[in-house]
Amino acid sequence: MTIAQTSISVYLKDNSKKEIPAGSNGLDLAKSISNSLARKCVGILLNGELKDLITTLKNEDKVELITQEDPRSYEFLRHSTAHILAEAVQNLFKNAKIAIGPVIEHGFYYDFEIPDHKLTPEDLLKIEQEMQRIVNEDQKFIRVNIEDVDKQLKEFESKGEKFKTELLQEHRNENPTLYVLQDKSGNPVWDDLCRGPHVMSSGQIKAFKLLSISGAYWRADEKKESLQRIYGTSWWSKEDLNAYLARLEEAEKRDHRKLGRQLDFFSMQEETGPGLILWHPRLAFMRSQLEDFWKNLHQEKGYELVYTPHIAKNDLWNISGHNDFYKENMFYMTVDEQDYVLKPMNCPFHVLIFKSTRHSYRELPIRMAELGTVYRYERSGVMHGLARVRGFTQDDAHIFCTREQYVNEIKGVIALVNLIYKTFGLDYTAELSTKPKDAIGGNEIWDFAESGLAQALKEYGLEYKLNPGDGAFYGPKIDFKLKDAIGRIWQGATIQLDFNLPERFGLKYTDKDGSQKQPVMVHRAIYGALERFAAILIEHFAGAFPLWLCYKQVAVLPITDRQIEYANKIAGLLTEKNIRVFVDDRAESVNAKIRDAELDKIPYMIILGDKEVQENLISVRARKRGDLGKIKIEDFIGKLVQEINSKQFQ
RNA sequence: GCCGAAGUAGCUCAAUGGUAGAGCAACGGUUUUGUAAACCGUAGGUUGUCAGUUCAAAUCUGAUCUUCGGCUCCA
Repeated sequence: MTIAQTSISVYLKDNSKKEIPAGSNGLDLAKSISNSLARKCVGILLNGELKDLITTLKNEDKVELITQEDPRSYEFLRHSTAHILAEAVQNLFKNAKIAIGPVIEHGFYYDFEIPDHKLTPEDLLKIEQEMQRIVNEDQKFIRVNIEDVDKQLKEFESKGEKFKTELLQEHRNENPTLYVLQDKSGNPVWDDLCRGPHVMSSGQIKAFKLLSISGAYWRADEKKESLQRIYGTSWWSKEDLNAYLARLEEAEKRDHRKLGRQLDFFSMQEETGPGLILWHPRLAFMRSQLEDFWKNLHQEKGYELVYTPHIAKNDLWNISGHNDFYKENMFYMTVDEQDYVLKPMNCPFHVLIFKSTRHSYRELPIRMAELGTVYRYERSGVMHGLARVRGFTQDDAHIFCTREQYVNEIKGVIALVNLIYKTFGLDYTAELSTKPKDAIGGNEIWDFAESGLAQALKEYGLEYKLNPGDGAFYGPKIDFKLKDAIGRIWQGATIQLDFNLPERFGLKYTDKDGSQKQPVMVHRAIYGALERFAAILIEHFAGAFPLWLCYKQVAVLPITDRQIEYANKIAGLLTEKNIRVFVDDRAESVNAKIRDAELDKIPYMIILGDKEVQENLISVRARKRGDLGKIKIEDFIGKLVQEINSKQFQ
């Protein structure tokens, strides 16, 4: 084409066509629609890729304008804030070398090598100030194509930027770009090898905060350089930032380790060793409720409960293959010159139970369930309260079934997962992980297994995310992610197919035609681990459990000593109905008793003064909700029993 | 395991080389109280552990254990 086009047309989000002058960029496009839109725009999605707002558009491009309301806009903001952080650090620490600075959920980080300085929290304040100075200077982000890679490599090398050198070397054939920050007079003040995208200038960064410092490795490889990482967060407004910081604070208040101490739920002590939990009575009671609920449900759903030992001879783990692929996670011991292993999983035992008799197709499916306590060696830095430990109890079950039964069994498990999570008011999402590179088993069996899982999800009507290549080497899986009351995501249930153990143990059943066939084996856990599930529930409910899980359900608070006798009588009536009640007959004011009961997260208080004794009534106060007025004890018991039986939660 | 920080009474925290303190909790007493903290008193510590430097160590050094923030991994 010899005649220059004077206008081009692009397709907008709704697929409508928009004509704009040739040479226009995203910002021009936004302005052509409305000025207020242009002000809110931070970038564009150009043919499916996030790009700078000032990227020049071409004829027939598909363009979606990204405004500050769009969650994808944070990509621009946070990535740009990370650059400002890196510039600030290099301004303050001349020997600092920059590594990478990606966007993460709710924020960003940047890794540095600073040979002559260890960053402290005080440094963060100084760095924030320097960042603010850069923001106030309103430096421009300029995208520059690296035309001469070798020249740029020399440039990085001369500055000692070895990480950037390595990265550029690696991406030299991918049209690498540099982002240069310019001051008001157009002088370059800082640059970083970066694919973008970025906001137009540092002045757009309105609200940020540096949160923490930690260690990291270059390329997450502990053999490589160890780096200092700075985490931060960044938002479009101070209000958003403050709301986020408030959420962090709320999460901190709910931290199960903190509540665990405050409410006397559990402890870990130096004498027991790391990652080993002592369950104190209050949490132990809650656990026993979870266990009873679980056992009853499973028996109802056709599972059979089994018990298996905590240790087994090495031979078992040779057959199962754990000694090959799980060795570094197992605890070993020698007894009578025999090697024993503390079990890291329950499955080999369940397989042995299956194998102990011959099975006909008529007996299948066999669903074997156990609250099995297992021990896994975790590296010393990874333990975290109840959520990551070395000894834990899985709500484990294994289903042995035929290929024909398989989809239906998976559906049954999904339904059970749903039922259990809904009982606690937990939302969840599902993810399907498929065949990894180092998988065992042929394509035929993987296809069968994967399509079966997908079919079960579909037939059950559950949306799921696909994680290609993320399955275990022995089979595909469905993972459930839990979302708690303040929106945090936890690893929840898992359903895994296993082609490995049936093969290794030579599992068989006799089919209709008399032939020997290998059963399909499914592993599944719904709570996951009781320890971690307890942690989730503590944080989900902020320590204030639903009534059926409460060790202390009711506190009876006589106002003076005159009501103690009546209080004991009332408590007796509750105890008769298996309600867990405690009389607070201390010589304290009723206000103090109420305060203590509230802090103790006891759901109901019964307050008894002379009036109640006279009228033969009780005054009820609910945790958080306050005074509920006077009622008859029988009526109150009825309400409690109903609330307990329905497993009601607020 | 690695990088970094921390460990003082049951809990939350103070004490920067010179006799280890407070609040809450506990215990004793007084008070008999109406919907989130009555008052007085008593007791509680080999400062995680072990070694070292020093006339003297909670404080400085080293080792070790544990915890916390990350890396990595997973239930």
